Amino acid sequence: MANYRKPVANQDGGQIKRKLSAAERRTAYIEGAIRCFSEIGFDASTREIARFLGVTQPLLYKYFPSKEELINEVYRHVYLGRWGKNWASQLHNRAIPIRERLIDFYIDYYRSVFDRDWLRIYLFSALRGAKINKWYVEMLEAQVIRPIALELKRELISTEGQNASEAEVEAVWSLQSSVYYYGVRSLVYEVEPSVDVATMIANSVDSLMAVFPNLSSGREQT
Amino acid sequence: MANYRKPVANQDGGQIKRKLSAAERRTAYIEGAIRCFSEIGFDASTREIARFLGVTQPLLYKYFPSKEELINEVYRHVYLGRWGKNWASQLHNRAIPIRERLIDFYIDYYRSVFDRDWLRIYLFSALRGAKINKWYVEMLEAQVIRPIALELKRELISTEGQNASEAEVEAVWSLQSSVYYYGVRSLVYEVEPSVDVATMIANSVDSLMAVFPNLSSGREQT
DNA sequence: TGTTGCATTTATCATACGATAAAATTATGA
DNA sequence: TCATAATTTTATCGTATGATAAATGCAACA
Repeated sequence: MANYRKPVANQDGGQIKRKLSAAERRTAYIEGAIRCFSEIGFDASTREIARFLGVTQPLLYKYFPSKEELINEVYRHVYLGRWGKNWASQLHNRAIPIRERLIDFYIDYYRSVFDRDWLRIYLFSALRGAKINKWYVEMLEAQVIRPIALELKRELISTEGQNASEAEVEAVWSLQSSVYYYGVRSLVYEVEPSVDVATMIANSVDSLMAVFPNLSSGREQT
Repeated sequence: MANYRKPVANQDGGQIKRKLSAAERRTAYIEGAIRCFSEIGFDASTREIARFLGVTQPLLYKYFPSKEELINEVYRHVYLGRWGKNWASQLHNRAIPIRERLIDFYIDYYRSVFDRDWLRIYLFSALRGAKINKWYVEMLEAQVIRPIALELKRELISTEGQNASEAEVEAVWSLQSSVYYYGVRSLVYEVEPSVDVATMIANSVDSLMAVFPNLSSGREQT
């Protein structure tokens, strides 16, 4: 960044360079805010955020009209910025056996999404009652949980074109829970689990696949 | 409470009555604080708590030396107040099959511990970095998770007197995760799962029992 | 070089917070 | 009934917060 070569064309290049730089600075402010909010919560003062960024507090108000808007930008970065674009196709790729597919996906998911900052922001926003949190859980069910349930049903029970029962969906939620809570214990509570994440995921997938065929028979919903 | 009969003995009875009443008031303050902290977080102001209790703010300082001490009392009430004293013996009662024992225990555990206030206080205190939270997770592992792993090992693999492997312990954590995250989704995120809690617990227990025998062979730890 | 427009800081405001002291109220016991 | 102690309220302090306006710094351009 130190020896970034200035564009030769002054008029357009200069203006674009300046504008981009301003946008990048704004992004840097958001990312600094993420780290502050992650540590302290959304009650982190604007002065603390500014001090962390090495600027003065009123400057933030030139980039964000209010603290609440800064928080909304943080939401967008955290929730939208880490979603894998090829997860959907990855989950449906029947060239790979379902067990391997699930293990690969959850290892990828865990590495992409879960870290201390993300989980803490996720928890803080949930406790603040942010609508985006409920939205995220619903998206997770629609984009990940239910597709997995369908793929399992097709591979293990070979009933094409049928919907997954609610008990089957809930069983996939159990897998999701295992991965999620493993992350929370390790990254938020800081009680290091004694089994590595890949082993935990493989065992949880096996556990799900072992119980899954028993869930299709019987009642749809109570 | 309106027609509570005063004790006849004035000297002792009167004093005891007054002391008890003061202690009860203090307890009522703690419980009101729990409801405030649960909604707002530990940044709920002492003025808000006092308003919720129908008293003035400085009065709280006659019962608690500081806000931090009030928070500590809240911790004690929340974390220690709901622990079932007979859970340990319940989990070891071999007169009942292990599957039924686990289902009964987790239904009992869910009903006793999980509600909106408890879970939110739990999450808020975890994010504040309260040591009591780490302590709770460690106690859970020692009092619940590891005993369950041992009972499962003895019943499913019939190897008496042997310790549970870390993979086995982690598998029980997966069961715990399913129950926990079910509660969080339902009570904190307010995304109602479509399967009732008893069914979810039964399926999760079956899932654990199905995978458990595969975990004993092989490596102890990686 | 001087001027124009943007970026940043200094100074400030109204409000809310945790906490304390003093006054006022209420209950207790002779 | 009255004095004494316990309980609750009013008044207040110093500090921290979100937000705004005015002043300063600074790079680009002629």
